[in-house]
Amino acid sequence: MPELPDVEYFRIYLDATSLHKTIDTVDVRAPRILEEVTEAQLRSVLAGRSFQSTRRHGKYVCVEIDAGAEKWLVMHFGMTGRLAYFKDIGDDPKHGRLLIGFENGYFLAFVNQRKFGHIAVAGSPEAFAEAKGLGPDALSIGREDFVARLGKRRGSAKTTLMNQKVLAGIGNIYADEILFQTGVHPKTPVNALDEDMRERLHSVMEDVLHTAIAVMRRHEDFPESFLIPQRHEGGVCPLDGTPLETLELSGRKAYFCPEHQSHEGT
DNA sequence: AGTACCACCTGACGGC
DNA sequence: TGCCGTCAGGTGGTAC
Repeated sequence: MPELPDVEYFRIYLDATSLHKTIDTVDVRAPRILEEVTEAQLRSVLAGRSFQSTRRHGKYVCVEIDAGAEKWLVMHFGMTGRLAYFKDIGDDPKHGRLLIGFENGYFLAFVNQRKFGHIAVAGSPEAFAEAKGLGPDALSIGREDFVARLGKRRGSAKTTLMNQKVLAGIGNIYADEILFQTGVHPKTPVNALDEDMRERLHSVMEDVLHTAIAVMRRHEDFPESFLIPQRHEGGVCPLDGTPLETLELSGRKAYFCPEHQSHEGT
């Protein structure tokens, strides 16, 4: 699930549930999700502290632990995941991999069925993004920077949009949506797109991400003009009902409209 | 630089 | 009902 809009929703959810509450307990149920931090270290970083604020960079949620302490909890959800805030420990969600207990008796769970997610501790969101080599966040990057970062890349439009080192936050679903709305075929090499088309990609990307955040990732709530509700076997182009086609790019499935997404991207 | 392929995990779903 | 292959919105490493 989690691409930028989903992760933004998790961030807002954490803000609404878990700020400014003293942390009592830290229960790591799947140690393999911890990245370069031990369970004991995580516990000592969190116990007795409280979450102060949140940030998001691409698909990562960063949570500030105490003000000005230069300690941030960083979460990535992999392909499956969410946060769950609940009161009774008997109601703990299935696949809760990290449970943080607060003094008010409530818990925040990092839910991650496939364990592809990660939990890390960093000095700051910027330091973490730098260490990971992440590009700028897809919702923060300006038009000129976006156009410049696409540069003269020869890779396909889709894999480039999904490359977290180019820009952070776009995954398989939203890459398909952005390319559909700009009329660009997923395999079009980036260096075949003229400047106008790159600028359009940027503005469509912003619109798509903002819309997705607004509908809180419920596919059925997307506008009918979007590809996403049709992104399944038998789906058709929302413009004129042309059956969608699929292709594989590095093992990821791309859905696209053969009528409205030309190779040239013009 | 770009792409393909595998690995990491778990569960849902369709076919037989 | 049960088994099996396939697929799922991510990322990192390797090999070419």
